[in-house]
Amino acid sequence: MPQLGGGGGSGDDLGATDEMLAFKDEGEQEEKIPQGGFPERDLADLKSSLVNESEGAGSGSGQAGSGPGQTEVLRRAQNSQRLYQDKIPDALEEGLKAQDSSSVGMYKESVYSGYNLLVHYPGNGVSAGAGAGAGAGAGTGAGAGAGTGAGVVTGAGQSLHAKPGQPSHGVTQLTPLYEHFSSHQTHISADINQKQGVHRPLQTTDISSFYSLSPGGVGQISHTMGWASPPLYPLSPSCGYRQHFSTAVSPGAPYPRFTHPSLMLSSGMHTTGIPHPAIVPHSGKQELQHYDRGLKPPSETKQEKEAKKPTIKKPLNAFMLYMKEMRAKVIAECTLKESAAINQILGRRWHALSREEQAKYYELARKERQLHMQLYPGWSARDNYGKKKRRSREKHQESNTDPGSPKKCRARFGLNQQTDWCGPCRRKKKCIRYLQGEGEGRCTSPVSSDGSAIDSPPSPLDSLQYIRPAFTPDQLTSPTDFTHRQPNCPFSLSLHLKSTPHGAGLPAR
DNA sequence: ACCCCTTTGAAGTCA
DNA sequence: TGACTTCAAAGGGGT
Repeated sequence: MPQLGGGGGSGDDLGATDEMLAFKDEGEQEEKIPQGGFPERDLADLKSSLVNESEGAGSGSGQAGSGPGQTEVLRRAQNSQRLYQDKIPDALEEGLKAQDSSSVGMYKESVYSGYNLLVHYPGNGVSAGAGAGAGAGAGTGAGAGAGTGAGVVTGAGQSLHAKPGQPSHGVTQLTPLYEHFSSHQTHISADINQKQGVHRPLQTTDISSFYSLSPGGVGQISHTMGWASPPLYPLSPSCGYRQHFSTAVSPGAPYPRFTHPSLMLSSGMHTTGIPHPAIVPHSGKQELQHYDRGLKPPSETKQEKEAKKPTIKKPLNAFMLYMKEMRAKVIAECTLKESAAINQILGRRWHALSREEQAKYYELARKERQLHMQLYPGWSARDNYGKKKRRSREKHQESNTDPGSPKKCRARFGLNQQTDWCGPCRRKKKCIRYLQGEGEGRCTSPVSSDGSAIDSPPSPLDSLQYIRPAFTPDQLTSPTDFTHRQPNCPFSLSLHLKSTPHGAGLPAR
């Protein structure tokens, strides 16, 4: 996979090391091969081909709902860029209109509703316009404020939020970074697309040149930028981009539409003063109160200040983008509510996607990472280490001392830590029997419960039992059990079963 | 209020 | 360099 920056060591495997093995049974392979037309092969090679194919020949995945291929997408993207540039003189006026309309219709249900942007849809080739800043598109280093507030409506102006009838894998929802800034860096998108996935440092027109990253430049960034206007500011208590910005500041709130950027810095803003979806303050509520009362925060220690620095979130990876888009669909079609269960379904769906479909998300993720890199040159994922509370050390200690840990289990039975799993439960994570307190409370044998060899495919019932732990194997005597319990859910786990026709329970593709 | 669960992928640390 | 860890999102559920 031609990930930017060389990618991490684990990026060459479509399955995570912790992946539940039940999801790699034969049924899945049988399902995949005829669809994608590719056998299991070197995964790194496979991933490498993902982007290449997506960027090269127009794939037009041929799947229902996948829409035009990448070539069409590129063409539309270039068209919209041209159109966008042509529109710059009219940008201000049109931007205001677009902004208004977009805030009403296009974004009100989107998780990224606060971002009025020019968006390219890799899946359906639609470019939707809105009131986005235009400076970056102008390709001038000082353009950050110049053309702001300019909205350029291109393409079909398709609604951004997913609709029931929308193509399944059309990447129809906005992505936090790419979509947020795409209008400011159309040239970047074009650059990416034209380079066949080869990352090349952006030249004189990189985004950092549009947004002065020096603190002194904050005040120079025009507050007329449409996407930086107060309704877009994440001033709600959580102050994250998960919030609908339109609800963050009430009409009667004591904030002018264009608040001084310095007031925004600690609430979801980049150091440039630009609000950004990846920036989440630690205590938005508190900061909001400060703003509310017009008070200066009490003197703080350096540590406190450090702790209150807004958190710049990691850019979303391909799967996370996919989850964001598909979660609502799964929730709507199933009666499931638990995110963990939904994520399991989404994980399976992800593996069931064709390479072309996955490529869309890999490409989006790549752009997000690149944009993130441009916006926060000094940022490192390490910055957020430890911010998800303790856990890590405790888990680490546990894994070293807990005999029920899969690591220990595998070591005890001389199993391969990467390819073997933990005995009866076949998990690479903690032994589920241990969790359930069975027997000694840990795996006692590397042999599966039905006596089959340790490296045999996991039994479907194990999967079902795991997915729906409330059901005992006795209750789940049929692979259709799950489906019966979830009559509207097309994501039947019966896919785990060899005896089940491929794709049974899945929506038509 | 906080953490866990669960998924995959990217990027970090460590030996 | 490989193995391992952490964190991205989500929200119900448990403590």
